[in-house]
Amino acid sequence: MNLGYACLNMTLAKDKITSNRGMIKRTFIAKGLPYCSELALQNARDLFKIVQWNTRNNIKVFRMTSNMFPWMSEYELTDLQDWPKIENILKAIGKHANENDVRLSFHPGPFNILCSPKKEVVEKTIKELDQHSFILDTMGLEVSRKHKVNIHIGGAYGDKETAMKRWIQNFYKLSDSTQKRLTIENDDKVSMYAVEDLLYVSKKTNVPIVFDFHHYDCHPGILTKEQALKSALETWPKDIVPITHYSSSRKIYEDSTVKNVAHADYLYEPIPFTDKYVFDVVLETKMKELSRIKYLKEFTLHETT
DNA sequence: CCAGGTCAAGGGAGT
DNA sequence: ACTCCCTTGACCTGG
Repeated sequence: MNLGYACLNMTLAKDKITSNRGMIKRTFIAKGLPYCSELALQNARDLFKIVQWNTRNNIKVFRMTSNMFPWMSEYELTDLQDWPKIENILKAIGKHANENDVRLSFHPGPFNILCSPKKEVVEKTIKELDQHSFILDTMGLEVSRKHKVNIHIGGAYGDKETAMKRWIQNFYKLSDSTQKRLTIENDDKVSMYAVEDLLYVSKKTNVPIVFDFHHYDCHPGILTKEQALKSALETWPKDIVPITHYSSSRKIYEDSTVKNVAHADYLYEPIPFTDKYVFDVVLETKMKELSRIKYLKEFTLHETT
């Protein structure tokens, strides 16, 4: 099992090394593409530093932030004036990832709703998802779930089956690369999608399921944890190690006043089933790579390379 | 420099 | 009807 983390490196962020530079709408309107380009260039340079830091620390799985290109649903990346420079950096990051067997992925935000009954929402979602896979393609990363773009179904509207049918229809409108990279994740709300729901979509489209342990605890559905994990893992292609998400409940371990779904700063239980099944893990803890270090100290873990 | 308010989008839950 | 939460904390303003 390879243990990774998401988006932000707390250690490097102290030295202002981050790929999360963004802007609010007002600034986007005022400053437009030139400023997007400037931020994206800095973000790309810093992403390279983060990925290199990860390699030095033997971290092979990393979720990149969608903030890397601010407002990217509003323009083409190739229209940025610094695109040639940015493209070179992305290619260098991809080369580094390939040479070091690093898995880079994305998790676009909750506004990406492929099953929305609203045409504009679906169109915007398609554009944004395709932008994500375009970045991965530019990096030269294998077009497969080795480097995934992960989303939730996005809405239930009180009728999951109809919503899932819409999702499946719209799935085929995505770019070829996005179709080959997309994965779906189980939800943390009882009205939303548990693993057994996602299996329906997965069977129709071959889209694999990312099993989120914390979301399962919030919304288990009808399957036991092992059944849910196992059936999610089985949706992945045989030649790709499945990815899962893991975090501890903030409510149980750190602050009883918050909601169930809140993520804790650190991890408080060993990740289960790692001896029985093969999968990688993206940690979704607030303290990012620091929680990984703490976890490895507290829970003995045999990492595969 | 820092604290506090604010911030893109959709949908669901809580009040 | 309104507010908060979630991908992700970061941006922006005023002191």
